Amino acid sequence: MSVDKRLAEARQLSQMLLDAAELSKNRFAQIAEEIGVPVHLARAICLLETAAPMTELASKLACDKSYITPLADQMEKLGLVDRVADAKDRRIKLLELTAKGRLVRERLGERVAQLSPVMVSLNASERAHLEKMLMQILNA
Amino acid sequence: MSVDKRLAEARQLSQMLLDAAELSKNRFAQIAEEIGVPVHLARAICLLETAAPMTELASKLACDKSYITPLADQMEKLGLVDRVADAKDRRIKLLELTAKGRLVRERLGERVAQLSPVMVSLNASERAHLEKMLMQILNA
DNA sequence: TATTGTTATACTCTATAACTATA
DNA sequence: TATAGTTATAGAGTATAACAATA
Repeated sequence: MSVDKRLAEARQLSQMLLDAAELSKNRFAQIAEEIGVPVHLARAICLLETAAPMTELASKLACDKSYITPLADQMEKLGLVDRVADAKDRRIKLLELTAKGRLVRERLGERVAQLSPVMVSLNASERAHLEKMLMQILNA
Repeated sequence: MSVDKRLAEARQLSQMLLDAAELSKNRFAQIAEEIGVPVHLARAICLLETAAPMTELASKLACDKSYITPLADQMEKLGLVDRVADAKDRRIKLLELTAKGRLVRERLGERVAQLSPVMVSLNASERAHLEKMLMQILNA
């Protein structure tokens, strides 16, 4: 295949990948708004299935720990999480969802399962295919 | 399928989509750096196959026109584009790649064709599959 | 000495609004 | 009156560096 054709295909496919990812993000933002939670808090809440140190959350969100402090402040203010002292290491504060936080997390989960573009647009076997190919891309 | 399972699958697949898109972006950034062009300029240069009004570039980059002015300034300073007066409408400035700009664009193209994750990881039929599924997602 | 979380600050990216020159 | 591009300014999102408490 010519360089030009390969380039055109690489461009198009990469752009579609970017667009699909953005669609997915936008859908999540819509869901968060529908539920009434700022989207950056919603992402964090999804990751707090079990209580976790703030540093661990920073690592999962791929951000600096200094970003977690105000984020935790906001979640606390909204009554979504508590800062809980760790039993063994007194430096550590665990972020633990409150009852309200768990409820929000559950609702987010339900709506994501219903509305996520990959779930809406693809059947089970197509999803399996997609997963396989994304895996190949990510492991290259 | 249970809500929990659907949620887990939606999460995983969406995350993989996001990760693959990010990998693609990072690869492009690497290529731009290798060639010695700031990545935001590289994106613009790729879109300037033919000379285009600044507003048109803004539309393609999905940004405000006020963002294009400093971007064009930088490209001009590096000798990659010229601001050319439009023959018919004197309000319009066309951004046109210089010889140097065209060379940079060509090099970017070659490297993208070689290194883009979708090209590296998938063969032609897999890419066709991926394209079909991304299309379904984007048209939902 | 290294690590957790906090604070103050600064930086990057991008948009908004007001402006000018044309149309 | 509307549009192309420019300018000044402001905001969102995030990081860096220094710090206190604890390990």
